[in-house]
Amino acid sequence: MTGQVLPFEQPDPLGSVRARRSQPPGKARGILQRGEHLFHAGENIESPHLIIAGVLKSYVTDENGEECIIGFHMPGDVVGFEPLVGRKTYCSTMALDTTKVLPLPHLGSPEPDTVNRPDLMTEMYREILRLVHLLQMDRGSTEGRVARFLLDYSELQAQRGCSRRSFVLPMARYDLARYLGLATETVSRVLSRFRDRGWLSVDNNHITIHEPASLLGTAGGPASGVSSDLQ
Amino acid sequence: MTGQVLPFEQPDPLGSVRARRSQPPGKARGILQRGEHLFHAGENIESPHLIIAGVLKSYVTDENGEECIIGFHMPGDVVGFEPLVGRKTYCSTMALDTTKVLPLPHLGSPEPDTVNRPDLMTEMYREILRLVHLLQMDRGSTEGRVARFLLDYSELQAQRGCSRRSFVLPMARYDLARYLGLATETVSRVLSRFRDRGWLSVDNNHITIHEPASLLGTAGGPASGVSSDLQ
DNA sequence: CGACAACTTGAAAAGAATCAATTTTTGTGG
DNA sequence: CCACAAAAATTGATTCTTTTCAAGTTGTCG
Repeated sequence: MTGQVLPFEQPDPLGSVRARRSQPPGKARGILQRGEHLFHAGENIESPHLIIAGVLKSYVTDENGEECIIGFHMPGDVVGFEPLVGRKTYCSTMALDTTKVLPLPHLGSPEPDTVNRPDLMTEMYREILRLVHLLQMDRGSTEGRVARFLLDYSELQAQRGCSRRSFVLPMARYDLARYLGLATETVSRVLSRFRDRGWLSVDNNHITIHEPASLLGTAGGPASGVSSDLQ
Repeated sequence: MTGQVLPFEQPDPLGSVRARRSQPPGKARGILQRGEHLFHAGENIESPHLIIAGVLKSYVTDENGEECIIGFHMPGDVVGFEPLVGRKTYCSTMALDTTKVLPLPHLGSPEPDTVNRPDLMTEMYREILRLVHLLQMDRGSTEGRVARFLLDYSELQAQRGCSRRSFVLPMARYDLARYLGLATETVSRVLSRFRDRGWLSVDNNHITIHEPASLLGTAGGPASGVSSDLQ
């Protein structure tokens, strides 16, 4: 368990960044390149991971081989709760960009490193809220889903001190579609429609919002109690 | 067990719920009648509750006043994790039938009453699995969703020692529709279609499955890793 | 028995997926 | 740095599914 066998699942109980290892693969240092997996579904993972930088997506694969994306994860999020309950992961988690993660100690540590240890139960609860929010989004209209997603993302950016109006989406249209339960063509069309109405500009993955109020109306009002609890 | 603590209406530390004082005596004993709420969204609840008997639904209400049902809860399930993380409930929970619940102690009890205290972290994780399963179901075809629901319910019945082939659905078509993200008419139609193909019989809420294999095919194969983890 | 609610069924309309073709972007090697 | 190939994104036309609207029918409970 605590043996140092596997590269990237290394528990690293103290959370000490063993970054100084000059091993070529960044995986051992908690660095993932775009397209690399942090977890594969069904895997036995060593510990939950806190995301330090970058973005990841979590997904399960349906019977047609299509991804059902259940979440995008940003810095501050925790992924991989399974060690807390003695389970294998139910989903795969892949970096959408160069990403840095930190394995979290999770078994009764005598000296809690409070700074780097978010309350894991609270994190699990946030995961529930996230899923409920997604579920609710899934029930709305197509335009509503896209609008809601953009507004949520915009809000996240703002919370990170970035612009609420102008940002770059880290995921491809395919990912967005798989997250929102739509066809990629539909996502593309809705974005074009929003653009044609003057609500936003689209330059590949760079979005600039011009009329948040219109998006808000389409999304069905301000973020619900569920989503506002997200942060 | 730990009978000292109180039924969730008793406390009312903020005086918010004082209104319904001399209400049904059953509620104070953890008994809910059909249509009664265990929680209301936004409420500060005292403790998680273990369901002893009956069925409940949890839902959030969207901007159109429609329910988005996020779960049906059966005996053995735990609802109301918010006290563990110091939050208010994000959803409402209503009994679909006469239901008995047991408030669970959740703050560091020195002498854990192990028998009646399921591991709450595990319960929260199960909630996550449930939601992911629902999300995945939401992405499938209409017939697939209904078929999957029936098979899941059938399996639950079997686990409780009841017939896997013949059972009574405790929820109305409306609830089913709100759970599956469909119009009630569509649920009705799909059931009729299944009946016409000879896959099952429908007598109001009494379902008898004749061809589980056909339903399985429509549902897109056996329950995924996610759902099979549910129990 | 009667009134109301729940459920079923039908026809029409709306919406998104699919199929198909371009266009744009990205990545690679010369 | 450019050219080319491959991948991603956009757009259009069509088809298919589900919702919506509108009756009916059945069931429940006083």
